[in-house]
Amino acid sequence: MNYWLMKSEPSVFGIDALAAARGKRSAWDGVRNYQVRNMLRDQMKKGDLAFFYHSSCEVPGIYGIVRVVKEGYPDSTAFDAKHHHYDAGSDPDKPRWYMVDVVLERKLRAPITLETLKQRAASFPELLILRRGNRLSITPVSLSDWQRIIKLESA
DNA sequence: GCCAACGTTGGC
DNA sequence: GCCAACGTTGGC
Repeated sequence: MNYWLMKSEPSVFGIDALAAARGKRSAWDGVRNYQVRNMLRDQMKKGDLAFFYHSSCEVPGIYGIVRVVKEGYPDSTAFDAKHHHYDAGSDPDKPRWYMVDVVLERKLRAPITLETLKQRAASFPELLILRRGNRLSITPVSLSDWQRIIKLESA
C-alpha cells in the first residue's frame, strides 16, 4: 500500500469535477512527464491512496483523498490527434504514456492548505511538495507524513 | 554528449 | 504577470 499526492489545477479538473464524475471515478490522463509516467505505469497499485491537491489557484492545498481503482494502462488521449494532449510519438502498439483510474474517497472537511503545510514543514521532512523547484504532478508520500498530514484536518 | 534555447509549472 | 526551477529539444 502506497501513498501519493496528485496535483491538479481546479480550473481544469478540480475536486468538484471529480465528485461530479460518474461513480466519482475518473481517468488520470494527460501526464506527459517521464518520471510521473513511471509512477503511473509501475508503482501505483490498486487500493493506494492519494491526496488530491489543487495547484495554480487562489488557495493551493489538499482538498480531498482519492483511491486508485485501476492500475496503469495506456493513456488513450495520446492517440487522439484532436486531443489537447495528443502525442504523435506515442504508438498504440508501444504506448509512451499511461494513466490510472481514481475514485473520490472523500473530500476533506476543510482543505489542508499549502500555507499550513509550510508552517509545519519541519514535521514533514520527506514531503516533496515542500521542496523548492518540485514540479512533478504526482509525488510519493511516506506513511508517516501521510498520517501527520491527515491529523491536520481535525487540528 | 554538451549545453543554450525554449517551454512548462506553480507560487506569489 | 513575474520569475525561479526544471524538463525537453536540437544543433553541433
